[in-house]
Amino acid sequence: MNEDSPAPVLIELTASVVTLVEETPMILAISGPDGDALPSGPFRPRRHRTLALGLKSWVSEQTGLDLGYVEQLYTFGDRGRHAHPGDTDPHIVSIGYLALARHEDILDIPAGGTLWRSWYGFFPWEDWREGRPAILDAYLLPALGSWLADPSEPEPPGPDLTRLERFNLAFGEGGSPWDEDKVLDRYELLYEAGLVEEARRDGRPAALRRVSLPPLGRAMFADHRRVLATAIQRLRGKIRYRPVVFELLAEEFTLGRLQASVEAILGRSLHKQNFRRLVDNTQLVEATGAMHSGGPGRPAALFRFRRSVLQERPAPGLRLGRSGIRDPRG
Amino acid sequence: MNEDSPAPVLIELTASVVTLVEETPMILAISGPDGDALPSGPFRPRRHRTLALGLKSWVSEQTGLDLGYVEQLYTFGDRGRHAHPGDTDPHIVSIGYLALARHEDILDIPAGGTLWRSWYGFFPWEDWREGRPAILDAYLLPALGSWLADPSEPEPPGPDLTRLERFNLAFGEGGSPWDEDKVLDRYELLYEAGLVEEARRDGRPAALRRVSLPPLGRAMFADHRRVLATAIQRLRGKIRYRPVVFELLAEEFTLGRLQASVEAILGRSLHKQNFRRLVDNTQLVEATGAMHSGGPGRPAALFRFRRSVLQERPAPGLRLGRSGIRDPRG
DNA sequence: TCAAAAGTGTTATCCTTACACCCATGT
DNA sequence: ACATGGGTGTAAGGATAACACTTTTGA
Repeated sequence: MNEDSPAPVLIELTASVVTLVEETPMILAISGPDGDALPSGPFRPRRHRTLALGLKSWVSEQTGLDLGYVEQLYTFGDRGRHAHPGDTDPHIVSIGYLALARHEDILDIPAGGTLWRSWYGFFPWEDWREGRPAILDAYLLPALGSWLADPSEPEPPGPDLTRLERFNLAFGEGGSPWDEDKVLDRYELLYEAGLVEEARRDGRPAALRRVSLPPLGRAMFADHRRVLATAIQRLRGKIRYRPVVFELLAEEFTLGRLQASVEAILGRSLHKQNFRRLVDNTQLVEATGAMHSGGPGRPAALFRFRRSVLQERPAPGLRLGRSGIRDPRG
Repeated sequence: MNEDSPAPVLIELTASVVTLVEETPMILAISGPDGDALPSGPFRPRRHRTLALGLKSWVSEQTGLDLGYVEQLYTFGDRGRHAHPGDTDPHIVSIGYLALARHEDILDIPAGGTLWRSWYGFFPWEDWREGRPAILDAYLLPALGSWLADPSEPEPPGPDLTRLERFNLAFGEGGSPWDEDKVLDRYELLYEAGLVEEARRDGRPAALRRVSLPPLGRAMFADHRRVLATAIQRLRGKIRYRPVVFELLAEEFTLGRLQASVEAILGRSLHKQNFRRLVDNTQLVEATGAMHSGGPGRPAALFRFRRSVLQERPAPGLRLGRSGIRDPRG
């Protein structure tokens, strides 16, 4: 077969199905020998009318869950990131998706090796709700520092950012603020530096390491952790200009619950009073009149999503600034 | 061949290459019998190491242009939008890309059927710089109105938006403001309604039409106009939080030129004084000290992009509001 | 009575938007 | 002189972000 012939390409559809359980963003996973996998399967053009339908059908088949909100993320085509060791032929192109599900719609927890896992188990450095994660200074930044200092690593030519610049931007070093949105950038740097298990599995040279590292987050099958990083990044960005949080909440909710949900997704704590004012200004919700009691503390008014904001504002979301945390240690 | 077998899928890579000539956003096109085409070709996994490299190689081969900035947009997989009439087998999945090029880097205009065309030739309803485009009220909205009123058209089930809601959102009707970013939404509605030539060519039932329509914008080969709509949408959105305009400008430029470029992309006029203040606040540019004279009017100070904003702010773009034009006729 | 969560009020600051106006050049 | 684009100043309104503080429940 000549290299110009239209070689067969397999398209793999992979879903990051997100739900919220209390204050934890959860991911639908299928546990296996190579670590957890996301629900996924090849696109079958004869059977699946569209890519999204193909994805839904795989998720339904593998986990019993029927998806509502589904959004395409990105198509990854680089060789060598899809290592079932051995069969790199035919070439696999992988399309990642984000799906959102309401917890109470899926109480019938899926069976057969499927389970829900906190996404922060895969990305422990992304949860800043209790302050700066310890893993950053203890392991992650020192290890990346060695990689940056390694003169044998190649620098990109031309006007592209250097490794150091990319590192500073992604991890909020060198005067840059930590930007909670840059989830994929951080994961990709860790992969390039050979610091995540997937990189070793894909046969990349392990970075020189002066300290022995614990695993940096739970590894996943094939390129699934990359897809998940993309999903988190998209969700964190999108919450600012689209009312996506409400896809994860019950019909009625308290403002406290709404805030906790947003914090869970962003991985950062928000100022309570200002959050309420923000929600007020954006007119995203309306009071139902009912109250919620039962928990500790004062009963809270219940709210629902005001669907009509969609018609009123071009970008209806929670206009949160980015965290902009500058060197919170110094 | 059974429907569960991994049927061969061809991946088509398609590029929307944008440049600015004076105040016109231009698209690199290849003229052909079925209308203009974008540079494109199949992904050859044996030859192309990544999808983006495959794309660059096709563009270079077909137009002689070597791309710099390239960004993946979306992967389209629905059947029937890629009509080379007849050969719908093998199935084609199409990945769209946005590429940006500086005009002065490409003065050697490409040869062999390739040419630059204003993107507003393909989407005349998207240029609001001289006020509301006449084609909207003259043809486009009335025709969409008939389609909406047609009871034989199917409505989506469940919580999805109705056709009328989507129409209102996309075209700024029914109390919604016109949102310049919703370029793809508008094109897709026109396609669904059978009002663009591509829809007829793909064999969709022509919408009932009480008036005979002129062509609504220049049609393109296969699904290329959809890819282009996606590219414009992405660029209009991204200009707000990433310094992408500077990929289209010369090293040094006046503030007037910068404003005209942004206006060209957004398809909307901006307030001069406030634009300058905005640019000032964002600290995106710095004065070079040099002046530009020669044209009519007072000589202008020259500026350059301040590359270091990248390190300072998480989302360095021109924080323009959306137009939010409400019912500008009433 | 106390912890826990809900909810109100105030203030300084910044950004947005709008307005009016002056400046330097080529023709 | 005047048209053309460049450039400055001022002020109202709204959003942001930081305070401190009261209210209502369950245990």
